[in-house]
Amino acid sequence: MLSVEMYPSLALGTQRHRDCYYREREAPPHIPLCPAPCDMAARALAPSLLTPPPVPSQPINMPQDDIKMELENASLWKQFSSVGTEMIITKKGRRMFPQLRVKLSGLNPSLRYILLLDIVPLDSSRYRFQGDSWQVVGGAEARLPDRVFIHPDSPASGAHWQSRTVSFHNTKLTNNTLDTHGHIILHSLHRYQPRVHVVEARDMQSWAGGQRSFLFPETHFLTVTAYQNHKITELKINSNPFAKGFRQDGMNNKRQRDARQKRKLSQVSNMQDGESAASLSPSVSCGPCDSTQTLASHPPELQTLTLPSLPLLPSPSCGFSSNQISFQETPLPDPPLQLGHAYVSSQIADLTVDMVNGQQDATGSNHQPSDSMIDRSGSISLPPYTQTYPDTQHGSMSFSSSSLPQPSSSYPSLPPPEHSGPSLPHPSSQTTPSSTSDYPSLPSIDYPSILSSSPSLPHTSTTSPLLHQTSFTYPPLTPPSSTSSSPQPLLSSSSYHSLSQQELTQQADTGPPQIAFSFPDLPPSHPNQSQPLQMSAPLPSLPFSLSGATHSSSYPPVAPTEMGSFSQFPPGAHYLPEMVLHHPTLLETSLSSYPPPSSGSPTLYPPSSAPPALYPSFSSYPLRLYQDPCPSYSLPLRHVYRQPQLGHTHAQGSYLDMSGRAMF
DNA sequence: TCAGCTCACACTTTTGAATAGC
DNA sequence: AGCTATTCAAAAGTGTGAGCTG
Repeated sequence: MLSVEMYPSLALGTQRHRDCYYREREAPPHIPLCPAPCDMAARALAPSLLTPPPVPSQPINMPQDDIKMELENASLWKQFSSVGTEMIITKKGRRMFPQLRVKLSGLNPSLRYILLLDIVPLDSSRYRFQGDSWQVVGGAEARLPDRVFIHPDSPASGAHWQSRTVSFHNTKLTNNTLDTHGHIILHSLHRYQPRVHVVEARDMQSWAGGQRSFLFPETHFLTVTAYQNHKITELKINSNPFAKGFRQDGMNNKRQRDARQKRKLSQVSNMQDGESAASLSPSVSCGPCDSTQTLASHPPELQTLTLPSLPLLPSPSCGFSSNQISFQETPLPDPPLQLGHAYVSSQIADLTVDMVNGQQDATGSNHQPSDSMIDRSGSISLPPYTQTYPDTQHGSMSFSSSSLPQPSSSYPSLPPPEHSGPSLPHPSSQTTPSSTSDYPSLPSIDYPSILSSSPSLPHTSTTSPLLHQTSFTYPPLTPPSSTSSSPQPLLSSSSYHSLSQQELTQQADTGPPQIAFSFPDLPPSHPNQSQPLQMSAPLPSLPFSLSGATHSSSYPPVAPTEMGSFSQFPPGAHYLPEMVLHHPTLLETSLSSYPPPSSGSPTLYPPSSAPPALYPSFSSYPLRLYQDPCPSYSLPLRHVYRQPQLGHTHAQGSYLDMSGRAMF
């Protein structure tokens, strides 16, 4: 059985800049604008729990630098993004549409990788559709437990991933905080950004490879329980085959529905009048004729509403059809994959993340559950949740096309929190001014990331030349090479802007621009950055990480390392504790090897001096996933419930769920 | 009163088992 | 007997709109 330890900080979003998602090696001065939950948690923790995880003695192999990911249906996403993508979330779970389908390249065909999808908040605001635009109406609700969708093919060889389109179409979104199906839990009327993570399983014996994380700004969306923008509805109806019935020529369009309703009413009326159904007027009862009639009678302008320019949806068999040979069907030996406490069945369908009740993590930190009863089935008993997120938000910020917030010029000059509102990624506006109109309702987002100038920068976008993918590459285990010999700055929005455009210029002759951001594993600790990060840079975060197996006897022993960890939050935390990244090696690397910022550059963490922590360290739980080749190990519920400590306040407790479902 | 949510509904596609044909 | 193609029903995925809730 393979083992991979995973750092579940995939979903570090806006709040995570508030949360202390870094365990600091030191206790640098830190002046948070407001006491972060993790701050309080950290203060309440025993010092022993704050010890940074040990650095593995073995060197961490570098991931490939040339891993590229392309959003296959980028044009469709862009269409939706230009209007303001809305995703329906339901209690039972709703699929995403457009689907998140990517193509990978640059992987080592012989190595194994796992792919994960998580969805992180874009900001800490709640929205309402007023007029024709989305407006901020308050602060975000408490962060929900993060769940990560592990692609069911995982782990698969690089050749496998590259040979097909990788689709996360089976990912379901729900607003049911008690969901037991492993769907990704989101808040309604909040903005989110999906991210895809590629984790390298270097070989059968070591999972100490790196990982890359990618996000495509055009894939952000607003969660709704019912569509607010009719334009989105039209796009969905005309793009989604399942909604074909609602198209102008469909049997379920409004005209047909009205006709049916009229017939029904007529039938009821006739029945009440003692008339037989056979006496119904033919003009009322001929359904199919209505359709034909409707089509023929449609004025041209109505028929054009079907958006003929929409790209054809690829056939379901494209890349991820069930008839394709799954990686699991290949006679590859089963490497022990240990990804925290999730059980990944060999049947690719069941991933169960389990959490050992407060068991020791690799570092020996013992986290005992304090006040919850958790079993594998997901039943828990936790103290009631009380939301305490302050409604500090900006009452009427709109990111409609007419009121796009302008990106701040630099971190020091970033607006105060009340201006932190919508900050959507705006690739086109930041890369090609001519395409700005494609995102009329999307404010730009500030990526406080390091612009990677390493050779690994993605630079191709074969599917959508107008799409400027922004790839966040997390694990720069070595300092990213700088073409300008200057350190990689933590970009402010303006930096993002200018550099993007610069890259555009530089790449104008070489191909479609594609901006890659490398996420240094640096804590957002710069005091001057803390607020801007909170306000305008919600996305960057640290990915989970992997390390060598620690429990399988068939593999060389690896120094115990604390891997994934759960932050602990005190009662009243603004956000629930989430997956927190603690990758000692990356942390070490980032702290020690990252180039210092050049003067005048946007703030960057100096490498030599321990970066001032934005948040104090905090305790965490380890998370492990196990791959079990025995199908019987597959469990219907695949959750990890984080043990609440220090009186965690969520009704469910704070938990992490990582699940996988069969998609092929 | 109203915004937001839930649910039933009709329609569609997808999936898989059953059947027929070679 | 074995394989392939076709058919059919069930399951699942859609948006809609009425009704419910806080």
